[in-house]
Amino acid sequence: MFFIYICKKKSNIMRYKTDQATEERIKDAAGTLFTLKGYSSTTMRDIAAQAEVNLALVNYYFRSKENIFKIIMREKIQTFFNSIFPYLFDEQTSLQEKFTSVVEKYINTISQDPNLPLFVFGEIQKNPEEISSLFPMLASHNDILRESSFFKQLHKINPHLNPFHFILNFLGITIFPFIASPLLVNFGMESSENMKTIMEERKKLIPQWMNQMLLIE
Amino acid sequence: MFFIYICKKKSNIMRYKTDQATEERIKDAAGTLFTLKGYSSTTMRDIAAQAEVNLALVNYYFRSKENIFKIIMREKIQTFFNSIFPYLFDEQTSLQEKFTSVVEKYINTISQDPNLPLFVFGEIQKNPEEISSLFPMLASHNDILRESSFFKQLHKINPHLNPFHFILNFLGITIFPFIASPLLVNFGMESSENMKTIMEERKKLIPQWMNQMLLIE
DNA sequence: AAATTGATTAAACAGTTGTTTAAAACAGAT
DNA sequence: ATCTGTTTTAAACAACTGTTTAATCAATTT
Repeated sequence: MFFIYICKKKSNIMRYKTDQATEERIKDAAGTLFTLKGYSSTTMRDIAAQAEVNLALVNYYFRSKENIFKIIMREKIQTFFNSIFPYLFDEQTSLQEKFTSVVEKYINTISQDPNLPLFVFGEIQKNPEEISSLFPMLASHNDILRESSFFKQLHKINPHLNPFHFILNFLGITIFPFIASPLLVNFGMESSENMKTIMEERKKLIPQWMNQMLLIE
Repeated sequence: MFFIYICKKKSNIMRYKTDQATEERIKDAAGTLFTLKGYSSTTMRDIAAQAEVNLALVNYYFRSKENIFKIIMREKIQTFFNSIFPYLFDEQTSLQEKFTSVVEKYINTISQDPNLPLFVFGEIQKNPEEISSLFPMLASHNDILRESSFFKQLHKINPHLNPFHFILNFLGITIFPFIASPLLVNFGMESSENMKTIMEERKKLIPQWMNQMLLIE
């Protein structure tokens, strides 16, 4: 009986044309606006307008603003970390290979959503405890990063220096350009077209720079 | 007559006890809240409460929310750029000296207001054209950075590579740690106390890393 | 054809927002 | 003491916020 009810419900979901988009359109709209303007600057009416649906539908599909934000936040953070985590923990690859593959992957991922870093770090700052709840495995006492292959390899190559330094360097020279790009355009760098070629060049350069930096001390 | 009026007014401003603080307290409160939570998440009532003044006084002294934000934004951006610009344009100093003094200055400045970078870059992203109006000398066609001593020195040492790369690297490894610090705490780095010692170490390390990076190609 | 069910709509809701108002409190000058 | 100009206050405002409601629409099932 219960199973039948489930089936019926499922088939009901399918049977209406329902554009099939509606829910997805709302999520896309919300994602775009949240990453662009942040949580508070984005209103439910903004989202509805951007998705070209009635205001009430946003609540109909996602219950509340906080809820739709959490869903999107979770996805964004997931893509942000998933695009590099597997590489960092791979015990089979050398430090070299990690640099090149992570840089390649990261620049590709963020290029498709350039506002992602600023959004992620901004929201983490505004709500530091939330990320712990979204990623319980990252809880501070677990210090998962410290046990990664990446971390150990860094430590082995340069035992005198805290590996966090190199992680900061690596993320800094990789991610920061995206964060600073609107500023650099004002500083004489032309168009986002140019930014793209710069980031392509950096794919090859960053691993080399990282190697050079590892030589210190 | 007019002059007398001015004097009278001026003396009137002085003669009341007026706490002398009130206006400053409001500005401080607004600055704290804006950098912490951003423009939209900060309400006029928040500011009044934080400054411990009546709500209407915020409008009395600063006319509007947008206005008080502009004033604070202008000051923040000014401290953000003023703390390094003079060094970059100094024709007397070597590249070495520039690295060390800018890193020292920058880390000191930002340490006193760790949320500054995220705030500045976040607001620039949300309102890219405003920074041009706040800093007309930075208009893209002027490309002031390109004519800096820093830029020329970078170009001289490594003519094959766009100096923007090194500027991105330099700012990245210097500023990014502040942006990422709330995240790193979640990743096993302990307390802001630890973050401080890390940044102290970086004062000496960053110039060395920069030198190493300049060797590529 | 009638009933069912999910999708969509316009309208309203209570609470919050930035801002204004008009009166009061205050400190010094007359 | 009265007057003058500044600062502070409580209350109100209109607009906007997230959310809910009840009605309507449209497609499928009975």
